Parts: sequence; structure tokens; C-alpha cells
Amino acid sequence: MWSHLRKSGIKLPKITAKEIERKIDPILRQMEKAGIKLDVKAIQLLSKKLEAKSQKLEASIYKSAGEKFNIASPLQLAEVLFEKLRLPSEELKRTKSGVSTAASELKKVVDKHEIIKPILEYRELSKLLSTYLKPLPAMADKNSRLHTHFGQDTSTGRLTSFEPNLQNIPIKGELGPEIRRSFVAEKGCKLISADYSQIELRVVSCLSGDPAMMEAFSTGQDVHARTAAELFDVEITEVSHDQRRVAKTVNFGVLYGMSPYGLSQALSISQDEAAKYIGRYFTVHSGIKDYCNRMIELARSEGYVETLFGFRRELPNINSPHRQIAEAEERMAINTPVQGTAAEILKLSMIRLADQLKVLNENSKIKSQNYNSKLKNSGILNQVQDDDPKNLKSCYLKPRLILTVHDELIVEVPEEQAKKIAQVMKETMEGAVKLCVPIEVSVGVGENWADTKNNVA
DNA sequence: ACAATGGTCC
DNA sequence: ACTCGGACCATTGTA
Repeated sequence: MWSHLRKSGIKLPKITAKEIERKIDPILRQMEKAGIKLDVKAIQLLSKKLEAKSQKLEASIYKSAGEKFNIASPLQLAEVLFEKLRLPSEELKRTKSGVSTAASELKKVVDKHEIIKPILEYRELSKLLSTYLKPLPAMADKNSRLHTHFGQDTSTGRLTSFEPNLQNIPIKGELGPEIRRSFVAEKGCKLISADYSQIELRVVSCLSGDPAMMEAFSTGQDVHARTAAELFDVEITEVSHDQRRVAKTVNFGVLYGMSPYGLSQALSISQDEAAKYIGRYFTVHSGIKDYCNRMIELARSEGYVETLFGFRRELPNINSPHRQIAEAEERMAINTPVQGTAAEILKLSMIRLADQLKVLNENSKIKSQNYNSKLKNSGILNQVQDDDPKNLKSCYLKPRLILTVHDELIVEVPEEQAKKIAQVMKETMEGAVKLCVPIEVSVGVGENWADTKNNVA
């Protein structure tokens, strides 16, 4: 499907999607076994703090409402807000059971009543408490490590994480970093996080061959700023925060097969205005537009689309007479090759990195003698990671992959090796595939997951 | 046990 | 009326 790209500066490892799946499997099992350490004390402290705050909010909500009710029930909440308190609901979305109480809707009436703000805040805290703060400590093993399970059966080739899902740990807001601070490195070790910068946009620029977008990446521009410059017809240096935000949303929208409605919702603007942006975007980026049309046509005639490495997704309903069903699959036809190829690049980099780490371990000058003294000094003989206590020596202070979050890899390494391995990760990931544009990876080292984001290695 | 609703991540 | 890709999980409320 992509053989025509071979002449466009792209160079691919001789490997198929199936082989990638086969090779990634033992790596995933090793990562599951290794797990990631949770600072149980810290997370329980945070939990207590937020619980107290949550109760105060609860009381304040009951007071504003003039009655007690179940805030977690959309049904009861809607009744209180839109019947008892008579808040205007005309502008808000409906669900099957009545007016939607989704945060995106409640925000529209936040100025109409004092009760809305505490509700939104209460919701946020409830979410964090019930999904992360309370359950995670209970799932940690005797060494405080969390062992997720990685799944490989998705429609685009992405990996999943479950029981617990460690791919949706909060990062946004004030509390996100607080929570991520509880994901820590073992004593004497560091976490290194390396993530691909705008990998999906780079992939689509390459799959489409769109000259403007390729140029943006090839010359190291801020791609969202550039898009903003194009959309608003200003110099790239004169782009405002807001213009860049809009452009960023449009860029993401492209990957999802955006419609004027979807974009209007995402940006809280009118559909007309959204349609203007889309029109302008596709005028400047006709290569992207052609890509979208090509994928839809391909799916219509062949019944499937493929990623760069040949992962196939069937789209049996793309010729459905039901517009809504057909259009949904059209968006999949656009998105799957992009998301799927990005996933393959990440998996390829995992395979390469696992090899690199193995070599590094075998050549390591830190031999068993040093291990022994290190172990004694650090006093952690009884809290290391491997299931088999007899293997303690060989696995402590051994760099290993422990987590992946779609465009990010996290390893845990002895601190004295952190700098070196951070560099290895960056090079390995950036060189995993040669696209027609450069691939950039940012790396950070820290004692915990949050700190890896502040520290450029 | 299951659908609906809502929310977290990339 | 509906509408932007891919996941997992908690809670409510009904069957």
C-alpha cells in the first residue's frame, strides 16, 4: 500500500507488522513482571488530603441545593440543577435520559449559579480518588510495585494497559503531577522517560507527502505555530497563544477525520467558523486532503486500509447506505494508518531498545562484586523486583523497560547509568525508522515520573 | 450482568 | 438527531 513512498527518502527496516508483534511479546511480559514502584505512603497521604477536600465540597453542594442527593448520579444531579434550581438547559446537550451533566456542558452555565463550580471540582476529585488514589495502593505487590497487563489486540495496533491501566494516569491540572510524583524509581535508581514529539503528525506528513507540513518538520519549526500562521495569515513569529491553540486543535482534528461539527465542539465556536478553518487548512495542505481521499477510496474498493508495516484494518461498512456508519469508517480509514504506523514505530523502538539494554548489561563494567557491595550499602536486598529471590543480584541495578504510553517509553536504571542510557534511548528511538522527516525525541531523568518531565537530559 | 453516563490518557 | 481517532474504568440504575 505504501511502496510508492520508498523513493521519497523513507527507509524502513525489513520487518513486517506480524514480526513486530512476535518480537514485542516477550518484552511486554518482562515489563509486566518488572512493574513500576508506587510510593504508597505518598499516594495515601494525597488521598487523605483530597478526601477531606471532597467532603467539604460535598457539604457546600448540598447547602446550595438545599437538600442532600447523590451527586454522582447524573439523573439526580440534572433534576436538582434543571428542575429544582431552574438553571437554563436550552443550550445544553441532551442524553437519552434528559439534560447532560457532562463537565463540558456544565461549564456553559458556570456563571448562572454558585453550585456549578463546586460540582465540577467535586467531580474531579471523585474521579481521581475512585479511579487512581484509592485502588492503586491496594494493587501494589509486596515491594510496592504495580504490575499492569499489556494487551495487543486493538484495531489500530496500539498497545493497551489494564488491571491497572497505567496509560491514563493523570497529568493535567494541578493534581496530575502530584499523582505522577507517586510513581517512583527504586532506591539508587532513576526513571527515564522518553517521548516522541508529534509522532502522528510526522507520520501523516510522510504518508501524505504534504510539502508544507514536511517542510515544517524538516526545518524544525513549531508545527502548530506554523499551522496557525497559515490559518490566520500572520507571520509565524506573530502567532498568538489563542491562534496556536486553535491550530493545534485543527491539526489533531485532521488525524481524526474532523467534521465542522466536531471542530466546533472542540473549540466552542460556530460550525460556520469551524468549516472556514477546515477549508483553509485543506487549501494550504492539499497533500493531506489527497491523503484523506486516497484512504477513503482505498477502503471503499479494497475493504481495508494498512499501516506502513502492513497491519491491516478491515472496514466492511464503509460502503454502508447509512451515512453515519459509512462516515464513521471513513474517519477510521484516515486515522488508522497514522495511529497504527506511530504505534509500530514505538514498538520497533522498544525492540531495538531492549536489545541495546541487553548489550549494555553484558558489557557493563559493574560486575557482580560491585553489585554485592552496592546491595549491602543500599540495604534493599529485601525489596527488589524479581520474583525469584535467587536472582536478586542479577536483576538489581539492571536497566529495564517498565512502561509504555503510546508515544512514550519509561525505563528504570541505576542512577550512575542514567545519563548514558538517556542518550541511548534518544538515539534508538529517533533512529528506529527513517521517515521522510526527522523524528524528535525528548528525554528526561528523575526520581519520579513527574520529575522526568522537568528535566531535559 | 449490562447499558448509560462520565472521565482519564495519548 | 447526529457528528473527531484509539483505549480502560468507576458509578448509577435497570433487568
